[in-house]
Amino acid sequence: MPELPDVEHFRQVFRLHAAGKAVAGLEADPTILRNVQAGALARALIGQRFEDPGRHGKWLVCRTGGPTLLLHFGMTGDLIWSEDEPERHRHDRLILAFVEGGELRYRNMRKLGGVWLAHDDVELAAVLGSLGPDALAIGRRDFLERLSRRRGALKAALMDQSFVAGIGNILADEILWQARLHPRRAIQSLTPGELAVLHRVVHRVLRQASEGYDYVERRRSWLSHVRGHPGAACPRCRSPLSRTVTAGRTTYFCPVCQAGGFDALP
DNA sequence: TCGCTTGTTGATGG
DNA sequence: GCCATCAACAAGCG
Repeated sequence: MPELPDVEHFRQVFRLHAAGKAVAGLEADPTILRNVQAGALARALIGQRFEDPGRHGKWLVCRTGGPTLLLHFGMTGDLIWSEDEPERHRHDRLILAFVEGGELRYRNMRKLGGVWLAHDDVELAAVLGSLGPDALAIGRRDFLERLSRRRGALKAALMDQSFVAGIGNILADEILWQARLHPRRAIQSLTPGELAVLHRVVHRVLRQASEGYDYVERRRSWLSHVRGHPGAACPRCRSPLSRTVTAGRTTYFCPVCQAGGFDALP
């Protein structure tokens, strides 16, 4: 699930149901807590009132007047409001109950990602400090300037959270497909025209994916909609998709639309 | 049993 | 120092 658009959805869930409310109780699976113990987390948050949540890349940043709760959703995380799903689930790892009623559930089957607590901006920076600018918020000039300082394969840079924060494996493939660029294309070989297209597509894909829930289902003309299905063809030209490994992750691309053969890395 | 999975980190090697 | 690859983390599915 969670790349930037999914965490943006979680932010809406949090803002709609938890913002402005005071924490009455807290239950935590200790194996999901990353820099705090369950007792300390409860002491820090009970009685606090959440502000409007923020998001940076794939992180949900939940400030109160005092400490800040940080959620990362790994590959299988979710955020559920109790009215939408009355029954608790076995993989609900953090439960926040509110004075006003209702509970918010952080669910995570595989325990990649987790829950952090920051007491102040110094601790916040210790958790989020290595992230690059948010991929939806970054401007064209900053994006191109940062990219120009990198070498190597384009897809690896897009997925590197210290370069820009928020793009994962699925959306990296989507962005490259929409921009018609080969995943292993050498960054330094990109023309000014291709760079302009790339930034525009990054922004457009993230914005459109964030416009509602489940873009994989919703955006039928996208690569993501067919990606990984057996025998899948390019939604544009109907060529069979290629499957490779780039930057350690399974990569789907169209060998015709994204030929970009010249200067592609081996 | 093996391989695979929308994420991140640390070790290792070129 | 930079970049690529791989293992590990963990749990479920086919």
